[in-house]
Amino acid sequence: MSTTGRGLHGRVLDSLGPSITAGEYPAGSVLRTDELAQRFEVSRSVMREAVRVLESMHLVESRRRVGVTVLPEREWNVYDPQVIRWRLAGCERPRQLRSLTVLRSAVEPVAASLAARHATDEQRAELTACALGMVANSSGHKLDQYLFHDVAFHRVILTASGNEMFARLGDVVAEVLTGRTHHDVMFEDPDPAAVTLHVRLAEAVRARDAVRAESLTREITVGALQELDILAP
Amino acid sequence: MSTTGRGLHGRVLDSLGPSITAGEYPAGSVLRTDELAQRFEVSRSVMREAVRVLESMHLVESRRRVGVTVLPEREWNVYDPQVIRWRLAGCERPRQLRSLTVLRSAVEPVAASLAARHATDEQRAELTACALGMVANSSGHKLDQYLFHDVAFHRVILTASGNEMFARLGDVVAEVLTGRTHHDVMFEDPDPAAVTLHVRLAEAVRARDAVRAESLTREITVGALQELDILAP
DNA sequence: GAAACGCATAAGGTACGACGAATTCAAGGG
DNA sequence: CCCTTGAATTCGTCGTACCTTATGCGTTTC
Repeated sequence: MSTTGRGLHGRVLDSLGPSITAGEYPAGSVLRTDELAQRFEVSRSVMREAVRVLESMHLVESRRRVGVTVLPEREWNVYDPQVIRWRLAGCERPRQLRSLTVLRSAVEPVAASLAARHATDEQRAELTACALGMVANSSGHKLDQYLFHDVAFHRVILTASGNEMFARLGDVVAEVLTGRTHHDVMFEDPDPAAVTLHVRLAEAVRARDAVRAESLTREITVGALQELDILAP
Repeated sequence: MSTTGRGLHGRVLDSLGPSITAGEYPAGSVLRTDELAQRFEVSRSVMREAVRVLESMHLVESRRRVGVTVLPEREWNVYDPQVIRWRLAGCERPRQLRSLTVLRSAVEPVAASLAARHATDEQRAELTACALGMVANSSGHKLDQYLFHDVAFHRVILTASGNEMFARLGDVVAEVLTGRTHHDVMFEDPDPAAVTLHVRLAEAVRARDAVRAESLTREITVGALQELDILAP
């Protein structure tokens, strides 16, 4: 599941990255490459490559005569899937989950609207197939199967929107949905109302009804927000 | 402006990154580290660091006995500001601008709604200040001044939403607005209707009217979509 | 005494060379 | 025809040496 094992520098990242995103090193903390190399028992070359990656994520900044400085949270590339995974794995998980769910609630309705207009016939068919899969696994402790189809459903919507930026959020949505099922409050069986909404959404996309697709998706995301107690007073 | 000059590996990236995002090397193309190092006249160490960064952006994949393989566009981290900048600088610019504008149209209304509820008093004040700045420079060939306030305006909205994911899109919006003004079709003076909308939006946020803020922002983003001939039939 | 200058030093930046490891591909044998 | 085996190739890792530069402090100067 994780990106681990892609070489020594990957191992270092899997250890150092989460430490930083977890706030273990406050913004402004200074690390030295040699010290880190020693700590992780790798050569300086490997450590430098790891630092370069962290730098490209704007988690740290490397400066001469100073060292590797941890950047403030506001600078981080919070859209980097790796960063998202690291934050979801740490104590920042609840906040990250909220941020991502709000993002979903903004993006998915528009994506659904676009999907209703631009989806291919195959995509429309796949969408209904996913909805059926959700229905079939909506009762009887088949959460994993349900989750699988749920993730696939939202992935199809985002991809079918025809917008590359939306499509790339498929992994994010997958993480959110997976996280919700496995770690957080998830009742024994999914909410029947949510299942129905997905079925109706698949129908709307099939019927090329953009406004209905958008509206239904909005209902779905509102449900997701409510689960996390993110309300609109 | 660019991230250039931060070492040799940065120079290499500034040259190689845009080449890849421009599609100069089709997906599946294989590059060899040594060859690249020779071409850019840098040591293998530097080249490896550059490749690591490209790898973290999912632009390429490095495998033993094979080389550095260019990944298909669908794998790229299109939310990486660096990647966005590279693509905006290349021939993919129009498509990138459309994708980003659609993203804006999805995110900003929700962000404005949240900003109306969660903004601090300082942020509300700054917002009206930006709107006034836009009005003051809305006529008489003062496009740069107008742009400055426009960017600041949208940045405040995104930041005031309280959502870190939204806040990080400030740079993206800045790029889009700047690009629109400098390179693309931009009439001598900004559309007066758009200016009015910004003023009313600032008022709505000031009045904590979330639904009106969302609605007004939707009008603004619809305008942005229309400018790029992205219609909703 | 304060400000400007300049040097020593500590950290990252770059280069090169050697070896190890893994994967692809082809040759050989069953 | 398939499986095994080995050789070639490319990245992966390491270590060392040297360069570059920014910081911090001591010195000089007004």
